[in-house]
Amino acid sequence: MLTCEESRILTTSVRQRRPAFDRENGVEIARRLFHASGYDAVGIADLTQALGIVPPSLYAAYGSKLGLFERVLQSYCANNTLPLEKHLRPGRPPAEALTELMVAAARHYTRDPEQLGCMVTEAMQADDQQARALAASLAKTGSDVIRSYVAQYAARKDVERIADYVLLNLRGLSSYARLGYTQKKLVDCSRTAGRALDAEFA
Amino acid sequence: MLTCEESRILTTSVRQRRPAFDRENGVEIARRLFHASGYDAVGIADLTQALGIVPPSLYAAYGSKLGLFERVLQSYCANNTLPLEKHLRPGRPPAEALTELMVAAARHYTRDPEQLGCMVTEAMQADDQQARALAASLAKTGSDVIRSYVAQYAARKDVERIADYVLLNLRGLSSYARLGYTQKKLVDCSRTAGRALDAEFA
DNA sequence: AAATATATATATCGATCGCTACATGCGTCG
DNA sequence: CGACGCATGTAGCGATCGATATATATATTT
Repeated sequence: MLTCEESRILTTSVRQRRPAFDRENGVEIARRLFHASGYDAVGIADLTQALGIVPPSLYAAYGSKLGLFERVLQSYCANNTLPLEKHLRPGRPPAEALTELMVAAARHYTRDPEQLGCMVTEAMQADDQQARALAASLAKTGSDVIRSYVAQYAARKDVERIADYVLLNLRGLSSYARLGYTQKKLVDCSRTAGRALDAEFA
Repeated sequence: MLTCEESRILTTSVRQRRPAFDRENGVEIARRLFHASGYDAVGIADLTQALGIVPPSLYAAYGSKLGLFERVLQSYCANNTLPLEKHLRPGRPPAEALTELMVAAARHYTRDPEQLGCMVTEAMQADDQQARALAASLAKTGSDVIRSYVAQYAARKDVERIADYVLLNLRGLSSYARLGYTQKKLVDCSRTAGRALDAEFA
């Protein structure tokens, strides 16, 4: 049984005056735009047109272009990043696991011709300084997972170098995916990159 | 002995009314700006301010922002690219030569904190479509040199894959240089990348 | 010296950037 | 009902984008 006060708070906080527009779906649509063209190249006009709203609605919902982009990045990380833990699960040869990770990245980055590469990785090279910072912060999470995985198998002095090598190749895969390289070429590159890991962990 | 007409053509084509401003030096200054910030992020105002001129002078001298950028890229390729032929000279183990090339790239890309990475490679990711096309055209020259070098040592079916792998790592080196990675880290990455080539050419 | 040609400087152009003040429509509440 | 609150639509903000029309200054040619 709710008190009168509790009931009032509940209804007012849950209630939606008007459906407005679907903000979650808006983030999804914006994600496609940002992924396809990058942060700088997508303007407010592009976003509002795609969302079927006018600028004030966008700013009321997300605060700013950067605010929307932050939500987009979070949504992307929650749903679209590589399942790092899946590929890097313990108990298998690390060179094999890391190679499989790079191959999976090659496939993932070329899955959809309009969503090429890794949005986080690419956003780290945006012209806008704040967008770069957002992306870098999110990218660090992934880098740390890879680094600490490598640390379980490699000598302390080699950890940083090997992790950097894998990350650099992932960066290259994302770039080349955006340049239009075929999935086959990128998978081949990933396998070739893996041969260095075979040598490292031999 | 020149005819009157020949003499006239000669003098009119050679003559310089006023020194105007030093266009070659202007290209040099613009090169630094474009290399530091990328094509999209450098505006006409930045350029004219750095050159100490006003917009009409810039347009009279170079035609357009893109025209100036084209001159900049050509100057860059003529003076600042890696000496591919030097590192890829014949008669040495190809894995060694290609590794040395990547190490040299790592050094070159981090030589000057304000000129990080490879300007051509980075320009291929510009938002402006025409700037991308210019850069891609120039980049192809370099790619072809590496590909045909690899073709001298690898089996036909492996050439494309190995060349792509090297190019992808060069792309990663340029990106990571721009992200602020230290020279040491990038050199380490290059050496690590070379281990895959050791295996390939073994 | 007069005429011509060139390069400069002044002062914008129209378009687009991210963003917002303001009025209106709509729904909820006293 | 009438007052209030919120999200919308209209219209436009100041700033910057790449690029220019126009006029002036300078230097060469006749």
